[in-house]
Amino acid sequence: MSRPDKAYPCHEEPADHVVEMAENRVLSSRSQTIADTLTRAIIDHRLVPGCKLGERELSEIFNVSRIVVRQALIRLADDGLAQIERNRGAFVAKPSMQEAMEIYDALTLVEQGVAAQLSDRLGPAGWAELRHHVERQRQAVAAGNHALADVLGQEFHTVFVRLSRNKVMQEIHAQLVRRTTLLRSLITADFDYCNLLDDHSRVVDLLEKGRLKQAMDLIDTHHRAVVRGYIMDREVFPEMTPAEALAPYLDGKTDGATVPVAPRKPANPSGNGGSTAHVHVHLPKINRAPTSRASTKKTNRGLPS
Amino acid sequence: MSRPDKAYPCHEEPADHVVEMAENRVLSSRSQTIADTLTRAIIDHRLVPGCKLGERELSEIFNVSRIVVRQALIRLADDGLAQIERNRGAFVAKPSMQEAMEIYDALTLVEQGVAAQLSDRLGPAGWAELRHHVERQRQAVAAGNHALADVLGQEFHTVFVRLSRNKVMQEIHAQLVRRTTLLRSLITADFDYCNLLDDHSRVVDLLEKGRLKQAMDLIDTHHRAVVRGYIMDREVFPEMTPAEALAPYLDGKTDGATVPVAPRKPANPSGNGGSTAHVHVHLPKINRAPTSRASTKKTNRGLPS
DNA sequence: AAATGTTGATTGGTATCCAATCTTGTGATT
DNA sequence: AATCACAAGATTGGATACCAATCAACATTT
Repeated sequence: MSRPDKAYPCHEEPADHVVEMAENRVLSSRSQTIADTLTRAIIDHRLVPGCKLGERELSEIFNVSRIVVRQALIRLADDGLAQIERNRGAFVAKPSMQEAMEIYDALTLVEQGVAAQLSDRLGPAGWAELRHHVERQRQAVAAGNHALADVLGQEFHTVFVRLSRNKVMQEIHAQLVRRTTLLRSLITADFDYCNLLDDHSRVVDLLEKGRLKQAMDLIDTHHRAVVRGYIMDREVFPEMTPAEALAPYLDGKTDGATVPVAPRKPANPSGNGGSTAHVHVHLPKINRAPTSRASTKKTNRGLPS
Repeated sequence: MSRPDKAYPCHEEPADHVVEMAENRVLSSRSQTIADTLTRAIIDHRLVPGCKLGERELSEIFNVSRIVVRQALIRLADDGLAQIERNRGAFVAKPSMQEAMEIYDALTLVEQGVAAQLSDRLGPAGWAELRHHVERQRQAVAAGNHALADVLGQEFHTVFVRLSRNKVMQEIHAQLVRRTTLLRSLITADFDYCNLLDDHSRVVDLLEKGRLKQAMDLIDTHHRAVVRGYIMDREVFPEMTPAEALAPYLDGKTDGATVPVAPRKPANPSGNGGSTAHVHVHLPKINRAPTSRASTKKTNRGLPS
């Protein structure tokens, strides 16, 4: 064992697989796929906070074994999107107001840091990309396309961070964004998009002029404005079973890598209209299918009022 | 069953378990414990990058089933400490130089953001705590206690982030610190501690005076100085089997005498010239003497955990 | 009616088995 | 002899069945 050449099974390759790992923290297949699908469903607000994610139920939905589901749930919990209680099961996370503020503070913090780095390092092409993005959102707002404006408003922050050219940071930021998206299931978003859009534009202006401190203050107030529009005391009621909520993502083959951002189902056989590309939870009331075998029993978990 | 209040299982509890979750995102027991142990072993450099983490082998070491080990490995991979290749297995991550720089950049970014927030919000007690910590490290350096100085130098960053009072951010930062610790298995740390200590002190000074931009620049150059001292082309050879590496962390039995971290003789093989001199692992000060119980019970205070 | 067992359901975990894939070693071919 | 191809072994990913612990709801008793 003291031989340096064959001391112990040591996997070594120069830089090939390292690169591909840097691109994506990929690993297995199914548990990751299922975790991605559940993440998608959560940030699409089809699975609302507090909703129980039973292992058996999910394993039947996805047609996999319970163990694969559990591995996926572990991922979700590590991402802060689910919460696992010992011997009780997994639930979609229901962050407290305190945690919501921490998430937004972390987001503020990250974007302030990105701003600081960009103010030093970003080249003209980067500034142009930011301005272009702001312009696109402005046009969407002008056209009255609220949905698109909303998506672009989110995307601005992602583009902003991507310009740091740091995949590690992008992953951290993406995780925070997912958690903020989860928060929207619990809050009433009621703020002025034009104000936020102006903020984006002004941040770019300030940064390009080197007025870093002011830009960072604006980022802070920007996020504070978002949080201020939030009210956490809203009660959310799951209106669908997980099976129904996840149905749009299971087109035939579970092999499909990742469902696109807008789960548009052109040929959805079952009625279930109105599920396309919804960002907010205004799902139609669904008459409970009497076919669900255990729906009568497992459904009733205390939800007062 | 059409009652809206009992629509579907919705887990709800006011705020109790939320708090405990924020404090501790732990879930099961064994897979988390094993993931923690592996993490500990990796950041202690007992498991070096590239080392294979076979499921069967680990399951025998920990006396658990393979599935539990796999769940732990998934956690490690999500944390960036391991790398899973399909049908090939898990290995301790071997970050590329590119990724190393990204990790340090992310760390810089986070700490710059923290600095920005602290410069606005931190009270006198917070500044005092920072100064006290710097002073402790200064005394350690003066006393020639390099090991303690190193630990304190690490800890400064953790304390710094903790003052933001944001658990989400703390967790992100802790993860980044773990990954930087992993990097030390691949690099030769060869920098001047006094300089870094001065940096800490000056950052506190600048921040308290409101000179945010300068403080952030200093944070940047601070981390760049650390990275500059790094050389990634070193080859690391596992000198222990995972069983040997993990033995000190297993319950009860601690044959402390037989497992020092760097048992490899500095008998630098004269062959090999100097090109890719795979000098033996000159572990910096972290190599504390494996006093029996101290190493058994995870000394979570020593390094950010 | 309140307190207290009892039972069912769900999770955490183990063992065993199987399929797919990767590695390795041997053998045939040029 | 060197190289290529193929087969055997090993390892991972996953499925299934099973057991123990725990929690929740129900039923019983005082």
